[in-house]
Amino acid sequence: MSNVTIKDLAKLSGVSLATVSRVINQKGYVSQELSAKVLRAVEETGYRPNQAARSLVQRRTDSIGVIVHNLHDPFFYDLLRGFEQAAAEISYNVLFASVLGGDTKSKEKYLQYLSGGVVDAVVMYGSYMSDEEMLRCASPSSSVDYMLIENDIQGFKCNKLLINNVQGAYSAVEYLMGKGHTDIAHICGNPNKKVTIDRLNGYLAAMRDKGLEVQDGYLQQLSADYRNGYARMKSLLALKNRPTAVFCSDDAIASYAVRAALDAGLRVPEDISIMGFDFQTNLPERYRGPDLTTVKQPLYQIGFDSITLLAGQLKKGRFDQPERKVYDTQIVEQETVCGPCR
Amino acid sequence: MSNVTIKDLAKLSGVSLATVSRVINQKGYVSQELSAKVLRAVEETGYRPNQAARSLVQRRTDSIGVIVHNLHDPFFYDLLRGFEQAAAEISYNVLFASVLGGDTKSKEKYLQYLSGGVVDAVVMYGSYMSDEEMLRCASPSSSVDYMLIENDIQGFKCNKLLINNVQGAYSAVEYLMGKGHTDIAHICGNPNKKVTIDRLNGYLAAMRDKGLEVQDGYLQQLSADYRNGYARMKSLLALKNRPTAVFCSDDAIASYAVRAALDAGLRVPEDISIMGFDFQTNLPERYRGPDLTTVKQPLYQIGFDSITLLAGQLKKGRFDQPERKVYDTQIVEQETVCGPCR
DNA sequence: CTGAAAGCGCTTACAG
DNA sequence: CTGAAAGCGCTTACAG
Repeated sequence: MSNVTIKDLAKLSGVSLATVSRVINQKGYVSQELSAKVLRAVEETGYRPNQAARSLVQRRTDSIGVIVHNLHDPFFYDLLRGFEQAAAEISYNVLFASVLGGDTKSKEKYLQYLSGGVVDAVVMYGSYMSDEEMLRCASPSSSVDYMLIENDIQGFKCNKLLINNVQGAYSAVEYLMGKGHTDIAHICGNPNKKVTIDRLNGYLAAMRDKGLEVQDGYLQQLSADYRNGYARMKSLLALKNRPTAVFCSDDAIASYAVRAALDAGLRVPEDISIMGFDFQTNLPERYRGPDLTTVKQPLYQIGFDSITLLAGQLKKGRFDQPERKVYDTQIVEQETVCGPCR
Repeated sequence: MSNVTIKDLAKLSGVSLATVSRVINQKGYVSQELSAKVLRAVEETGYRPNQAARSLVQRRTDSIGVIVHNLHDPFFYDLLRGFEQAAAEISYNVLFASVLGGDTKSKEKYLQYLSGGVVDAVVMYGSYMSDEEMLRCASPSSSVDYMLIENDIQGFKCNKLLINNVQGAYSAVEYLMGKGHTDIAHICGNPNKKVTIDRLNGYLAAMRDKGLEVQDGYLQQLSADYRNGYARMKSLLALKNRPTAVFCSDDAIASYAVRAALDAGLRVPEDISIMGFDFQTNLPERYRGPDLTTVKQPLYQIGFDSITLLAGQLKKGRFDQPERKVYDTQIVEQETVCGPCR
């Protein structure tokens, strides 16, 4: 209500604006006496500094913004834990913005808003092609430090945290082959995301390298969202040359593939093996099937590192050499893969 | 990098600062000619307005902040969907701040930061006693519009969205009685939260009204977090006068109570009935038991309404009459309750 | 140790 | 329709 300013404090305590500022920010030397007077005035008035004025002159906000799609998506569980843990360990404020459905207009709005001096650095999660233009548009005028996760925009110089998707997918298929599978299908995700392409290529490379053929109908492309994994699996099951193993582009898809197999009266993994990717802690929509054998990416670590690295750069002042880190993946053996039973 | 300002634009296009401002904000009349010049300069320089300067003079940020504990907690699934959907439908920016572990210092930091002119309104979720002092401390100096969810701080005038917890718990116990249960225990949650107290009182009132005794050991108090529901359930199962039904303070606790019962070799609900509260879509830690019979609170709606109501108030300008809404609950019959089998 | 003054980048009456 | 000027609330050299 009152909207007290340092001017009021100065008048009330009989000192200059500069002194008030010094006391409030605890920088510069102020005598005990004046300091006490100012502090009393702060107490009396309930004064709180205006952040806008402060960041306007200081050209920094001590805050970091994080932009993700669909904050509610259980996929973000581990990533969020990482962001939050890192946030708790630094003095910067961390603010999250969620772009529902990945709507481009909305994402652009948030990116430009945050880049306009609302935060000192921005983390963007996701492998979205459309981010490139957005960033080229928003970044030149701002002095914000960017951190891209899972999005290696060529020629755009900023911090990047990536995982080795091709290698991860390759190793998954190798793992299935090691169990004796040769009829291995793939349900790939949204083909407009780099991750999807990379994982698809990992699958294809492994098949090729081992001299295995990608049989008719073995490549299923998801439409809409991961729930469509159910229908894609149904299609695979209807094939004459039904695969004995299916590698899915991510765990959410895999969880729906398992549902489809179980609903079709098959046992998983005895009748059909299914692999995912991510090692996502909370699967969507109360998945109750067997725990997915999958390729783990270090989501918690990535979340944690993104914030921690940015905080370090901000503290240092100039961020001339952006970080670029590629994380390795790892097979997690759980309950949805075994050898083929035919 | 460049940090272009309207001054640069004015110089570049040969007009005044005021005109530049008018063009950029599309308010006031500007001739086609000058407008085009300015727009060209914006294009050339990649100019983006400085939000800090803008909000300093306008005394508004067109943003709403949301403070919750542990954004990663699956409990927030529906609430977040509500927040996000509402955010997508309004022009305000919605920024989320997460207080890991509910740390009071950290929460205070975010509250004061946001209240200091970073946003125009703040939503706070949770039934935390400590919020009262925090709010009394942060609010007087700011002109931020507050919205409390599940926290009816007496004498603190602001928007409030509440649910009828006493009534909800009462109806749950009544429901169990309707199924023929008389030996009904209660696992209550964190006793420092109002919700817990209310739900406990609903349980006690229903027991009293129906002339049922709360038998020895039937009141179990959770320690630490919901995972302790497992141990509390074990305690109940060890009683000579083992209850035939257990009403839990929330679904997360109930999910652990079910685990404990199943692990003890009991069938749920045939051997013991268990009820929760919330109708939480995603249960923690890959819960695979039967779907919980529970008391639904309209989490999505509450999330949606909180943002929508604030946006409406902000648009109107003055928010003199705070909203206060109490939502009703509703029994959701699922798989964890049946009649007693003894 | 303290204060007067300039300035951060923008918007907004106020004249014209 | 356009511009000069004041001012939002704060911090920061610069003198003293």
